[in-house]
Amino acid sequence: MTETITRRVRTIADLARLAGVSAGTVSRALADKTLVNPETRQRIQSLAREHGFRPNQMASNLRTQRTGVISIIIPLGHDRHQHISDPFFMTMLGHLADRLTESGYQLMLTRVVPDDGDWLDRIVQSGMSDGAILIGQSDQFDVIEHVARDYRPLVVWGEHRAGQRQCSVGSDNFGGGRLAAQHLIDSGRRRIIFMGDAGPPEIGARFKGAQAAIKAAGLPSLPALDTRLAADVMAVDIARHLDALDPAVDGIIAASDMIAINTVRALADRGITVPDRVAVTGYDDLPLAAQTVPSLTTVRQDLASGTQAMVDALFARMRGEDAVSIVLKPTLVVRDSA
Amino acid sequence: MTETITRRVRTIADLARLAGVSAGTVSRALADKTLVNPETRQRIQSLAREHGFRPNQMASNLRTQRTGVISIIIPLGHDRHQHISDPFFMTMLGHLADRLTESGYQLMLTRVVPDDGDWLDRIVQSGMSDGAILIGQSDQFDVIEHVARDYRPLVVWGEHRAGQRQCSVGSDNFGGGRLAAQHLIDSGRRRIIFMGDAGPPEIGARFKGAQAAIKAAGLPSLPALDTRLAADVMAVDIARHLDALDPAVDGIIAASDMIAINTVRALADRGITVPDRVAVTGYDDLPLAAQTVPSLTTVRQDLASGTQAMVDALFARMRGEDAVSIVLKPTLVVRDSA
DNA sequence: GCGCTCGATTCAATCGATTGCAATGGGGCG
DNA sequence: CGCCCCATTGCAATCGATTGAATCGAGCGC
Repeated sequence: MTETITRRVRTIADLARLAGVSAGTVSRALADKTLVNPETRQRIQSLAREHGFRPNQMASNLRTQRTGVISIIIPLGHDRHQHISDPFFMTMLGHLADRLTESGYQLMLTRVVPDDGDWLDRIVQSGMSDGAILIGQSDQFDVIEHVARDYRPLVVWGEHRAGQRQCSVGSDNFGGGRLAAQHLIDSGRRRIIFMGDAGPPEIGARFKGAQAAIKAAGLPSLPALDTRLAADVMAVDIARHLDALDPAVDGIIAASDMIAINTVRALADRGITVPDRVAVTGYDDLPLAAQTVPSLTTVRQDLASGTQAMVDALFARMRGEDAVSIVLKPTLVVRDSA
Repeated sequence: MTETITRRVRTIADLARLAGVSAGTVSRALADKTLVNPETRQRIQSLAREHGFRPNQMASNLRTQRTGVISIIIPLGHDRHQHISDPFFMTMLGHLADRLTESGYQLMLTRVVPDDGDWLDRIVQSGMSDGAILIGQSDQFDVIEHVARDYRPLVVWGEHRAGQRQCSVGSDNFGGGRLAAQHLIDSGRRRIIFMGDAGPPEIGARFKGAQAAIKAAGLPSLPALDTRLAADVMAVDIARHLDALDPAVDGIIAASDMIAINTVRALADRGITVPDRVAVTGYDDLPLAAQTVPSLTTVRQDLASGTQAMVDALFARMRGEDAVSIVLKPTLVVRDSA
């Protein structure tokens, strides 16, 4: 009885033995280097295919000091209950995944609850990826700044601060907040509130922008009502706020589309019609925003071009070039809710 | 001028030199092995902290044959325009990310357009991950089955077929489809259609389940109207179907919540009220389903326990134990849309 | 016929951490 | 005082692919 089932071809050395050449030749053949004779190359390649051989990535990575992997990091600083399934993250992640896989990169997803000043170092220096993209600064601006100093292919989605060292891509949140407020003012709303936690830099800037417009219009000052971000508790927070709401309120600026959707839903539960009694604006313009009833009037951040910009910047930095931060211009998308 | 900035401590050997011990000792000290003297251990650990040293993951992986990474694979077979940002994927991914990171694993996200019978092999055998989870079978059941034969820590979300070798977790789609149909029938609907592409196994089973209930009730047979899955084109497909719709239709079974949401929206655009004129049911019970207006009556797949089951099964298989496939029982969640 | 060139292949070092086994040395015990 | 044991530490092989340098051999020109 012949041993027809050769012990699995696991390493390049196995394949080399089988082909009667050295490991080096096999390596070069599989990499399709012109250095090896075309016939040998073909022979080795088909032999590899035949045995379903794949060179061990880890060994290759170690030797070449390159992984073909980009880390996507979601820092959950200000709200550790925030779920990774937050639609904003997910939309962003979807875009990034599309762009990066097109360029032959894989993505490693990392969700961190920053507890020490060390979390970013740990990821970035582990050597498991060729670069990193942070989705949101959370409350970790300084930590990010510190890591960005030692330079590394690192791009951040978030708010831009003058003089920062980190390469950030984001939209003009102050301007966006003002857009939303101005729209409500222009459509005759007089008692306006802000729904969302103004703590994190991005949301804070939106709040300040809205505040500026309100002040300029001479309206009563803008209260901000905190909500947590996890889907389940957010609804609870919003309900609580609405129950205690001044009945004169006729306009709500939500810090995000998800908050807006939850708010519209909660208003409907209380028999308050949108936009007739109360107008609601969102922020982000997630795909979802157009699909709700009533559809959402919202401030659009162009995530498609935003993610493209992030990826471009990252690749530039990986090549050793420099890339400047980008601030995208938000636009108002008027639909039914305001 | 003294060279205060020591050339960066990059390798274990660098640190060993600094500490005046051998590389082996450093390795053991960092791994907190009791084999090394407690004092030495402490000294080396603080030295490492001080210099921000992290052992190279890749080298460690190569040596230990273990990566601490799980691949999450999204096969885009039947609809290559489907975006990774599909809310269902994203919800599932969010749950998986939470569970896996809790257990100390990272996740590698891979989105494949299966073009040959080789795509899964390539991922699984690259050695970049310790295990893999497929989200959906797409039209690749046979390929998956073939890979699962050579055994490997592999778990699939999807439809269960009798006698399959792959370890799958999913819900009873046939039963779920029947639930939805029965609910419409019970509430007096008589002309019912199915909105969605019945091609992929999971959706196909939902369709067949609905069909069975309709037939048992003696109603006219159930037409299925195809829609593509990418958010933008889906809306177009649905609009087209609705424009050509038999006005007698009073019930729509959507193949997913996203299709349902789009359908409700499109109906609203046409002045058709839900659920008064037409009742619409969804499928999945995404977090979103409760937040739309009208809120969605839908068939709930318990993704929380589903993902938990997948992770448990995967870990069992990684330990070399066996794990059986699981079929979850779907439940009907009645809200406003039907 | 001899040396030389050039294409093809092999050799061996390397990436950086891990780990079985050997070596060292100090203390305890007879 | 000598020997043995055990706690530490060092040594060197190993994981598997890559790549610069060395080698081999055939063909070619003079």
